[in-house]
Amino acid sequence: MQPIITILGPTAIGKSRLAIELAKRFDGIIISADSRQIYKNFDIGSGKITSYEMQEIQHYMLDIRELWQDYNVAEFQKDVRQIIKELKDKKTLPFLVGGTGLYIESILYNYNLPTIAVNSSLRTELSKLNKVELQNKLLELSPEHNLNHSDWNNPVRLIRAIEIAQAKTIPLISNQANSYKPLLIGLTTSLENIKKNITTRVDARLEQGAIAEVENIKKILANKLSPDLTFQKLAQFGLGTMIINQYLEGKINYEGMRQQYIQSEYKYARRQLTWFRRMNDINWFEADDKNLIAKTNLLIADFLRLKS
RNA sequence: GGCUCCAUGGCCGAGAAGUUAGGCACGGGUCUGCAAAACCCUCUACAGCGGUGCGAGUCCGCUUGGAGCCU
Repeated sequence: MQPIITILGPTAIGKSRLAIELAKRFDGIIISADSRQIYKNFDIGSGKITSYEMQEIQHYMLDIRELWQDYNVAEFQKDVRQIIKELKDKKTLPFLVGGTGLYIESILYNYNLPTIAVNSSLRTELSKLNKVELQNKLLELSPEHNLNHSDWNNPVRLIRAIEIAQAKTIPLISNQANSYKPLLIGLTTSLENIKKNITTRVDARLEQGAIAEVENIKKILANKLSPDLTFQKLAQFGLGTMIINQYLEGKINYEGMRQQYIQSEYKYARRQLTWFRRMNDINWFEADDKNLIAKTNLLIADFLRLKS
């Protein structure tokens, strides 16, 4: 079975740095599991590492889409499976590194995603309906839907459920069971440290030109999309982008923008932790541990020996 | 020294006698094709003391703290 090392954790905790060090030691390559870093021209804001920082380690799943294009889990799953498949004979060790829990699980837990693809015209139509209308429509099409209380109130999930129900065909499952043997390494630290790291990182981003980057993103999007879609797309790149945009439009001052940016990143980190908490096969490490590299190195060595 | 106004939970903010406003933040959670998204749950406060009411953030008095005006 193909071993695959996963490094996950909340934002700004040092996943990339650790991944590079370990990849160097194990003849590895890095597959990014980050839903934003797939976009070109969104570098500073998404925390993408520079080619200098990559230190010759091959990276995949970065810059694979233009800003105006869409992407989703199903595509991610397909793309990553393909990458790993092609590696197999090369004897290299893949490191799946990132903070997008859904994307990571889709690979490691072998998600069986329905074959029903996104129907954008249907989505546009459904997005005009309010929550109750969506709920009624779903009940009509699929009386015994399995949405939980939280999702039942979530327009995004309701629309997807309707999309599946609407397809009428029996949702075939694309079950190409992969045969990966995963090892999960999780990086964590106290909430205070996370907050501190995020503050440092946000300040660094602002210094490196995060604001100019958002201006550029707006320009690129506006060139390709309608004003409406441009705004929608901009929102998709995360709160940080929206907050900087508000600053650019003069709606908030610099310090207010900075504070909100930090706060939104922190909230994101909390949500990531909530997600990872339920994955119970993670080997957790303290991010500040001086022996982090040695310890994880040992864990991987044992894991690989065990595997063969 | 005199007069006037204000004082609500971490923050913003409604409420002028009779359920718990609400928003944001914090904390917890959901998650199988937008996931840095979207959604769910949770936090019961009225500056202090006394009084009048069956009943007081809501009326009266005093105290404390803040804002303004006057000599």
